[in-house]
Amino acid sequence: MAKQKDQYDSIRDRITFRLSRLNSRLNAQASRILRENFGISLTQWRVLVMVRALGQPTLTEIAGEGQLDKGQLSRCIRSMVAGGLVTARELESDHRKTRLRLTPEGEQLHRRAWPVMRSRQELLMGSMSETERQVVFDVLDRLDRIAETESGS
Amino acid sequence: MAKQKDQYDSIRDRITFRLSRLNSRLNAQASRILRENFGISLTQWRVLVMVRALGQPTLTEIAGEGQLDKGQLSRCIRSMVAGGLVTARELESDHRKTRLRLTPEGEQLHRRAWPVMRSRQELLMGSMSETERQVVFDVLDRLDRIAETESGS
DNA sequence: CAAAAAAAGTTGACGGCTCAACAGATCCCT
DNA sequence: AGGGATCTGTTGAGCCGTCAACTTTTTTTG
Repeated sequence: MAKQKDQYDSIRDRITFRLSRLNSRLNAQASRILRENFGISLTQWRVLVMVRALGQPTLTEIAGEGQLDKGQLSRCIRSMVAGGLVTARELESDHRKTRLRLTPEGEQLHRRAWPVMRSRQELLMGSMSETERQVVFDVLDRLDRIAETESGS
Repeated sequence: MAKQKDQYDSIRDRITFRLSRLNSRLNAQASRILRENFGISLTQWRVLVMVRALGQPTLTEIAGEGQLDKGQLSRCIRSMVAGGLVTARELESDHRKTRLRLTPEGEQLHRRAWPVMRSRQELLMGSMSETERQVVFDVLDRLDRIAETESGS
């Protein structure tokens, strides 16, 4: 008879577990940096960057670019308008849509926070060689495709 | 002067964004499989596996092995006791501690779900070669170490 | 031995994420 | 033109993960 232990390769060695742990640590780190230095959440930062880069986008455009939930986004944007980081202006041509723009305060916050977040990205990316980077992104793509599969098992 | 667009490498190319998206997809997939086929949550499944593998562990032992929050774990275990999957018995030698054991129902659920979850793991791991696997785990380790850094920027 | 420190587990609070239902505006098609 | 389908953004509910405060019990230490 097989011993029970044979069936258990430690949960710590599982790729899903590793990804989950790494992800939560990276999130916690980024959130801490943004909260302590700039007083915003990670989601707010992501939205700030996208609003600036996309040039007066609508909520749906941001949701598409960042793959964020529309509900979450709606609430996040409301808090950013309240905080004076962005303005929302309803379109003349389509009264369903609202274009978002950074306020001068939003621009300034971006200018201050960008170098910090940028250097963190570079610190992370700098930990791998070019070939490693390709392998990792390649594998992440493949896992993504499996994760999208309906059956999954 | 530099153009603004130069500062934006799409958020979709960021390693943190990729990890976050992949992680949520994998979680969603595993959760769906477990919920639809076996009626338990992902956390419950992880705890089930660990209780079985560790052999009558305490809550803190599980928290250490799985890096789970004690609060979350406490509630999860309560639901599993209520669902008849595990039993909790207070230790004679130390009245703070509680040893957990699978019930026969818990054992049976494990027997049914294990092959399904196992084959999903193998599907995921099978998408990479041995050398790719080593590179990926290596890089994840390095990123983990950076994420643990206090400064992080 | 007694006070302080530490450990185990519980609970409450909070924010993030996801799903689903919804109202209003616009588009499409006959 | 008008009725149905589609699209935009909002809201509410529920789950999960994180953090901090707290109780009880045990250990440490002066």
